[in-house]
Amino acid sequence: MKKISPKPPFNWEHIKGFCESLTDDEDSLTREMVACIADKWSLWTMSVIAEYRRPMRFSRIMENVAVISQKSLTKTLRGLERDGLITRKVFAEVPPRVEYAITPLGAEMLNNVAPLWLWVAKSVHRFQGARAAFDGRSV
Amino acid sequence: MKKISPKPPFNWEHIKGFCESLTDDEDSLTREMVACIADKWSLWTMSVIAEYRRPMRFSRIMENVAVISQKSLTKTLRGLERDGLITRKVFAEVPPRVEYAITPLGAEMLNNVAPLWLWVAKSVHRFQGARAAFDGRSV
DNA sequence: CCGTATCCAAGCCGATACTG
DNA sequence: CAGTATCGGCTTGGATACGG
Repeated sequence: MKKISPKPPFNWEHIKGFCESLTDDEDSLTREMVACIADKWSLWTMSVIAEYRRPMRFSRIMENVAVISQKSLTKTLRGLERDGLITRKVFAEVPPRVEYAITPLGAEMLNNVAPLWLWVAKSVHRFQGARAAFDGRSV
Repeated sequence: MKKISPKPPFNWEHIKGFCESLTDDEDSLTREMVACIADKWSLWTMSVIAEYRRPMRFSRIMENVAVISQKSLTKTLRGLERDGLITRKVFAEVPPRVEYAITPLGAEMLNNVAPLWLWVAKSVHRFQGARAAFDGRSV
């Protein structure tokens, strides 16, 4: 696969061309993985695990992902494990112990999301302004 | 073995620091805008309008965003307009005409999403592999 | 042509209770 | 400790009908 310039200009035509070379299945999975990024809990959970820098137990993750419910955390973790973004290791002990860790693929994903997130965060005032203008119009 | 980006401009710690300088409102809006990226229709609709390169009518957008329903398209367009990503211009004609166009902010957003999307698309086989391995384990 | 209004089915998510 | 099972409220999105 050809290398692309690491800086702009990334343009939409380029990516579109590449995506059209994917099969329907591949394209579908691509969308699904992008959707995962905006999932309510997935990215947050991943970053918590990644920052911990060592295997992290279920209960400790739960403490750090604010108000997530046990059910949602379980579901989120299973999804991340399935997609190879984290690992899950069960220890046959009493009481049970389960440890989660970020994978290289997961870390790579975080690194690829970071610039976008940063851009959005830095643009937040423009979005606020747009909303204020929009809401103001209908008064 | 694929090489991992040698942590150029961005790392997760950096973004985290920046985000913590945001107010709760700003942080909340940031998350909302990131979520918009993974919305089922938003990004697709934006790219269709952006590629058209000139004002685009409602019905033409609908033709190009595959099987979207009228209701969902209306809702998506309103959201994008509210956030300043597209413009909406109504012409007082019979029959009515409404034209949509991408804004500079919207174009910027597409350019910032492109690298991430491309990375996901190029990594799609690794995700497929992870899923195959995961599903295979439970057989 | 470009919507809005209404109904309905599916799915998410939290709360709670229970298990190995 | 780390889940699973179940229920119920809430949101989402398609289908349809209708309005300006």
